[in-house]
Amino acid sequence: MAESGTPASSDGDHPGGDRPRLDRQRILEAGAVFIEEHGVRQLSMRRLGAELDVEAMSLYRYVPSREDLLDGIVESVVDELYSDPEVYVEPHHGWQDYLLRLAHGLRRLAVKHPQVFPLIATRPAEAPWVRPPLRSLRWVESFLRAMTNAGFSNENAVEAYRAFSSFLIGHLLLEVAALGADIGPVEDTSHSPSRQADLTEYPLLQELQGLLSEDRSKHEFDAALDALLERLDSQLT
Amino acid sequence: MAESGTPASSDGDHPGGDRPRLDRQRILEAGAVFIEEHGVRQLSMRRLGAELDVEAMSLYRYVPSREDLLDGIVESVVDELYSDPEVYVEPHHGWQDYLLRLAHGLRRLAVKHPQVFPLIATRPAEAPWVRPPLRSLRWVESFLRAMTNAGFSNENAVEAYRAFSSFLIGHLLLEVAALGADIGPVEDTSHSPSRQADLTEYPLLQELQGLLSEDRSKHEFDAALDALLERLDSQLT
DNA sequence: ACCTGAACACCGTTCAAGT
DNA sequence: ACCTGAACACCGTTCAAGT
Repeated sequence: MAESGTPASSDGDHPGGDRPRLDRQRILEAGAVFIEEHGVRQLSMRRLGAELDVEAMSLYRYVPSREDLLDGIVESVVDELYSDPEVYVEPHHGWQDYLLRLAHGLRRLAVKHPQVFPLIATRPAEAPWVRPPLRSLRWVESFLRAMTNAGFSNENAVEAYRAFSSFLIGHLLLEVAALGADIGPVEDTSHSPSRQADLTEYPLLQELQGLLSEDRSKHEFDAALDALLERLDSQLT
Repeated sequence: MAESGTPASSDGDHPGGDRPRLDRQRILEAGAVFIEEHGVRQLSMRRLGAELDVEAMSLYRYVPSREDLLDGIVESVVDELYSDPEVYVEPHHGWQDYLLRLAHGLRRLAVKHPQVFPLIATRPAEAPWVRPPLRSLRWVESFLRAMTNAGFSNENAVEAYRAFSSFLIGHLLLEVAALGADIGPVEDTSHSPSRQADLTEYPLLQELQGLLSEDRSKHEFDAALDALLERLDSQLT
C-alpha cells in the first residue's frame, strides 16, 4: 500500500532509498561515482539511469548526450581543485611555491579519482591551447599570470605552461595506470594482463622484476617536478 | 556475367577491387588505417568488415574480440619501431645516443599515427611494470641493458626507465592531441571545441593567444629530452 | 576451411504520450 | 514540468548453416 499510487511524502516511497529528484549536478556526481566503481566503459545512459532510479531517457533533460555527460563529469571533478585549500591560495610565496602546490593538488585529484583522471587527461579541451590537466581558461590565466608576475617573459611563461602540462600528464597518467585504472577503453578483468609474463628470454627483466614492481611514484613525481622547476628557474635570468 | 557465380580467377571479381582473402595481419593493418581516417570511436566490427568486403562475423575467425583487435592494432603499429633504421641499431654510441634515437623514433611513430598513438599510450600492457609507450618486454630489456651497461645501478636504470616513459607519454600525447587527434573516446566534429572561446574575462590569455597557438612541439620535446638526459647523467657519478 | 544469416542482448537517442 | 514507453538505427558476439 505504501508502495504505490499517491504522491504523498517525499521520502520512503522506494525500499532502496528515496529519490531526491533529478538535476544536472546530481547526475554528474553519480556518473563520477559510477566510473570510479565500474570504469568508463561500463557507463551507459541506461545503467546510470538505473543508478538514479530513473529511466535513461530522463537524463536527456539535463544532459544533451553521453559525450556531454562525460565532459560534465570531468568538469565537475576538476572543479574540486578550487576547493582544495592547499592549492587555491593567492601565489604570494613565489612562482615555485605556486607550481608545487598546483602540481600536488592535481596529483591528489588523480589519486582520488584514478578512473576519471584519464578522461581529464584525454578529453578535448575548451580551446586547442588549453592543455590538460589544467582544463579551464581560468587556471591557465592564473598560471600565466603567476609566471609573468614572477618575471618570466611571455614566451617563457607559455613554454613553462606547456612543460608543466606535459610533466603532469605523463606522470599522473602512468601513476593511475599503475594503480590499476584502465586508462583506455578497456575493462575486462578476465583479460590479458592477469597472466604472469614469461621472462625466460629476458634475464635482466627477471633480475630486476622486484625493482620494477616497486611503487616509487611519489618520489619520482617529486624528483621530476623539482628538476622541472630548476629548469624553468634557469630561464629566468 | 563476369560478376557472379564461378570462382574462376582470383581477381576482377568485384568491381571495387579484389579481395585477397582475410588474415590477421591484413585485418590489423586495415584497422590501423581505418582509425587514422575516422578515429577509434568509429571503428566497429561491422564497419571494418565492410572495409574488407566481408561480414563482421568473419573477423572473429582471426580476432577474438574488438578489444583484442585494438590490442593487435597497437602492437602492429608499435612494431614499426623495429624496422626504423634510425632506432634499431646496437647502442654503440653510448646510452645518451640510444635514448635520443629511441625517443625520436617514438616521436616519429606518434606523428605518423596520431590517432593510434593515444591507444599505444593508454591500453594496459603485457605486465603492470611495462609502461607505455615502450610496450614490449623486449624493448624494456633492451633499455635496461643499455643503462646498466653504461654504469647505472639497477635502481637508477629502473628509475631512468620510468622517467623516460613519463616524459614520452606526456609530450607525445599532448603533441598528437594538439594535432587534432581525439585522444579520448570522442569524435564529433560538430562538437564543442569548434567555437571560439570568449576571452574577455582573461586579459592575459587574450594577449598571449598568439603565442599559445604557436606550435613549438619539436623544440619543447628536444629541450625537455635534453634536460632529462642531463638529469639522468648526474645520477651516474 | 572459410564465410554468412539470423538471432540475442545490449547501446544512444528521439518523440509522442502520460501524469 | 518532469518522466516514460515504444521505436529506430545501430552495436558486439554466438552459432548453426551454407559453400
